[in-house]
Amino acid sequence: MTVTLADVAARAQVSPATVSRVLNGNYPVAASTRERVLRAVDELDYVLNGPASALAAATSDLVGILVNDIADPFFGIMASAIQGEIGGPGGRAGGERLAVVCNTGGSPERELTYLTLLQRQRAAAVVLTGGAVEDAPHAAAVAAKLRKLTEAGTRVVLCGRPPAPDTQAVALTFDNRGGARQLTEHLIGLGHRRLGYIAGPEERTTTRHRLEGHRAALEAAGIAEDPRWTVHGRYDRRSGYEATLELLRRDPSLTAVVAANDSVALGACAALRDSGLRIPDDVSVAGFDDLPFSVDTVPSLTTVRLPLSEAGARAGRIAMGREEPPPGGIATVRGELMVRGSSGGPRK
Amino acid sequence: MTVTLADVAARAQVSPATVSRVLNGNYPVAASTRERVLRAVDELDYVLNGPASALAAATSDLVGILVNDIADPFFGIMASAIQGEIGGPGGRAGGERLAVVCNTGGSPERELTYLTLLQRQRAAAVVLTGGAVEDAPHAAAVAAKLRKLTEAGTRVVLCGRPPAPDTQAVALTFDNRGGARQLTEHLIGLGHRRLGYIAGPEERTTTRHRLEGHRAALEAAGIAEDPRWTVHGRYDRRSGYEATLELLRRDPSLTAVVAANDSVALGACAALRDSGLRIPDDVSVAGFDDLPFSVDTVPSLTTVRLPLSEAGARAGRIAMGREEPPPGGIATVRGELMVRGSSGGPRK
DNA sequence: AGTCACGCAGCAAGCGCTTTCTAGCTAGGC
DNA sequence: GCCTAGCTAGAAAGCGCTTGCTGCGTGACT
Repeated sequence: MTVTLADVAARAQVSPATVSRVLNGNYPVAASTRERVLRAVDELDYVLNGPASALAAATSDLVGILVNDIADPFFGIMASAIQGEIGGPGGRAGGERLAVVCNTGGSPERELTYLTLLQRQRAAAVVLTGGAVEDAPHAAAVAAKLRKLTEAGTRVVLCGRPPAPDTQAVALTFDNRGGARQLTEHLIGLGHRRLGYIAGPEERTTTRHRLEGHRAALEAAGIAEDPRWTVHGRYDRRSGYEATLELLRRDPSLTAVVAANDSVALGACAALRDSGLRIPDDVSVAGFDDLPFSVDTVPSLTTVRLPLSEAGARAGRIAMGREEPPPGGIATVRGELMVRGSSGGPRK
Repeated sequence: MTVTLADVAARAQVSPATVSRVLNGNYPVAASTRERVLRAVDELDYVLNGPASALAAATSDLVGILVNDIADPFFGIMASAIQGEIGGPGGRAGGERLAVVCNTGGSPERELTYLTLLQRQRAAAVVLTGGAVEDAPHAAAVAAKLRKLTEAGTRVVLCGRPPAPDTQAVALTFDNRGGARQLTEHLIGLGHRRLGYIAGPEERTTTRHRLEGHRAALEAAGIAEDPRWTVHGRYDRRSGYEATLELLRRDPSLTAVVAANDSVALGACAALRDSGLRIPDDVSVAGFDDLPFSVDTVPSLTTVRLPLSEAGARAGRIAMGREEPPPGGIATVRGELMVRGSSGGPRK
């Protein structure tokens, strides 16, 4: 009922082996024969059986992209860039690969399960994006998985994620610490001395690094840290809104609020406005990532631009073996401070 | 070198058949045996070979989700909801399926190629999201593909996409026309008579339906349409910015700008502000979709809320055979008008 | 007691493709 | 003219898993 290689072979009056070779194009086949085969394929509307071919060839054309939250443009943009380089369909003909993005929802278990699923499919490559969870056992489990994957020939690339020790995985890491530090230094330079910080979920590397950068800047400026000034939340707008109200409750004299990312900053702005405070006249706000909407807020958001697309594209090329991995398998990608309207000198 | 079913069988002192049955859990196996097998699996760290199993069983656990632009939250949100219901990992144990999202970038060819790739993988289900391209040959090609897929046992669901005639595909369609009409009626009710419209790409169904709704409202109010009032662009902020400048150039007396979606509306707001116009005092702005950031703009955006998550979740359940398809295979999902700060009465 | 039914495990035949090895054929080289 | 080299095509052996069917042993029924 479904058309198989053999059917095509019969129709083209050749052996299945020949059809396979025509389709894979890695073995000399006479032009006339090839054409006959191709015609038969066309006439029969033949579609290669992926599993069968993956089984026989011991490799598949699947490439997995793991993201924490597919509804967040931060990941969407990276995924899009990665997928663009994977070739997916539309890339150079022939090397058609199925680039698939898997949404872990930030859950360690799902991350592991997806990795297993990908391993099961004998994926050609896997790209993990975004911060990792710092839980030691989980990190070890992931590292073990990654080792297995590379052993099995799957290329593994981390994009915007810290390196995985004892692993063959290539890592393109964002300089979250440096970016955060620069950002806070900017605010301090403006004259701020009481800065609230809305951090992400406690257990994520991204959260910790950004927070560390922030604190490093404070310390360098000789500003003593006040535990009331830091609140943890999720990486979304809602969380930013609530955290800001909390911050304001704890210390109404804050003159600046630094958010873990742009979405959170958006929520912070809303909370400030709802509290009757003007931005930046009463309170300055800063975000992180420089997502597309950040330039459109009113006032536009001071933030740190992360080259999401570029990093994703590079990760994609490395995953496809089309670009050399950086020396040592690790590269740091820096962010760029974008000073915009949401930050200004503190009110007197 | 890699562990196979046979290895596990040997270790557990049973036949490969038994191991397979334990793993698939669809055949009676004595508890003691099962446990022995499970232990062996664990000790050997065995991972099922997906392709082999798909080949033998003639089905795979892959579910494809096609989106036009993964970097756009509109699709991200739907994809996330769909994936949540697919179970992906984290769902009920056992039924682990690899939900993968494929980014077509709005390109008809890529859409087709992805469909072929999924067909090749013998996907268990496919969900297509977002508007379709109206090009007749392409539509026919897609319909043919979908027919092939369903024939091969793949469940096909359209989410936020018009029904595909002559197809077994279940369709959850957004009432773009109705929503757009309501939105424009709201503006007209406010007193607006000269409304600019920034439409999406010409060839997309979504674009056409929203535009039709808009025009229907105009007509119903007896407002003659002026061709200068409509500009086509892409579904992104940048495009909205440019289109608005164009609109203003063509007719500076416009009192309202209706955008194809929220991202476009954001760009429109920026353009208006940069042109020295106040929102909504000078010009009202409206969007469509009600993406998360739309409530955070200043002023917040009047728009039409589409239940992206709900629709996606439902599509996911239907794709998994966990919910009955709507009668006739077609359901219309309505939007809800969200009146917010960006719309007001026209200036005198 | 004999029989039937049932529960559980194994055998073996593929699933549709890739690929190694072999074989036929043509075309030069001495 | 015979031999070797160079191409191209076919035969066949799996890849690792699923599943229909067979077979054995125990408990229940007559």
